[in-house]
Amino acid sequence: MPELPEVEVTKLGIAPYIEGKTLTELIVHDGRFRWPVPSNLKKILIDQTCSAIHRRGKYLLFYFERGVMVLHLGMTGVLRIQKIQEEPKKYNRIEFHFGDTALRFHDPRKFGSVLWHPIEHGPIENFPLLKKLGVEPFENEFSGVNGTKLLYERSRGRTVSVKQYLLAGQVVVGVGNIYCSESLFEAKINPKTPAGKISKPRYERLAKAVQLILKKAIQAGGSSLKDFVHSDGEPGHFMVLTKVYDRAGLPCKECGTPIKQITQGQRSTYYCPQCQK
DNA sequence: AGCTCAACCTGGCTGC
DNA sequence: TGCAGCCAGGTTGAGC
Repeated sequence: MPELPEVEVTKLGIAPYIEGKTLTELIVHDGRFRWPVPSNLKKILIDQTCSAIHRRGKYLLFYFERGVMVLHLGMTGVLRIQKIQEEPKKYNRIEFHFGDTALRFHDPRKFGSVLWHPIEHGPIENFPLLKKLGVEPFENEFSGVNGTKLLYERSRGRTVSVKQYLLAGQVVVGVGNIYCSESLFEAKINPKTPAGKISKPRYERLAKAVQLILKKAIQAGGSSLKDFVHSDGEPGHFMVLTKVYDRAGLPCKECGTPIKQITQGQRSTYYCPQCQK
């Protein structure tokens, strides 16, 4: 579920409830995530005030006085704002109380993570997991000609498919498996094409497509924001209407050709063999 | 350095 | 109805 748009929408949804608030209690129901939740996290965070929540790629960064809590939603993670009186549900792995407001991290598959970066370790950019990330799709480094240049130059000599190249997030972050297929369809590029063989004009189309697809998804998520953060049932689906993703065998919405599904780098890719050359 | 692949974990769906 | 097998939004780390 969480690609960049979902993480961004989550950030926008929870920030008003958390920013400027002081953590009063932290309960770890099950801290066996991708990496174990630091055993002393409660001790570290209690009585600290969260000044801001930022997003870097698919990571959420909670800024506290003495450091930054780094949270990743993994495949199935969802954050919800609830009253502390509400009963925590199954798979609520960890909850942060800010007065009578609870921020609950729900994550069935435990691929998420919650880590701590103490201020003594320097700027958050030094955090190992963030260090190798590509640029933000909406920041200056990727806008205008910059995005095209980056995608083109960094791909020279690369033999991996453009699908895997984009998905890896080493050039631009935030494009997950769904929006990767969607962006390549938007740019009319065949996902199997080796990244190093794609011309500059085509990378220009791709850079624009990535921004468009992600922006649209954020807008779609934004509309269901309220439901999302207040829900204590299943999270609202942001899934925007996809043109190709999860549409194997169905007619392409532009030309009617059946959409193909293939596997690349252990992940499914969907594309239109007619529209994407 | 870049490529491929196993691994982390749980639930839901498909097909026998 | 039951159960085995496969698939799922992400990412690291090992081995070549």
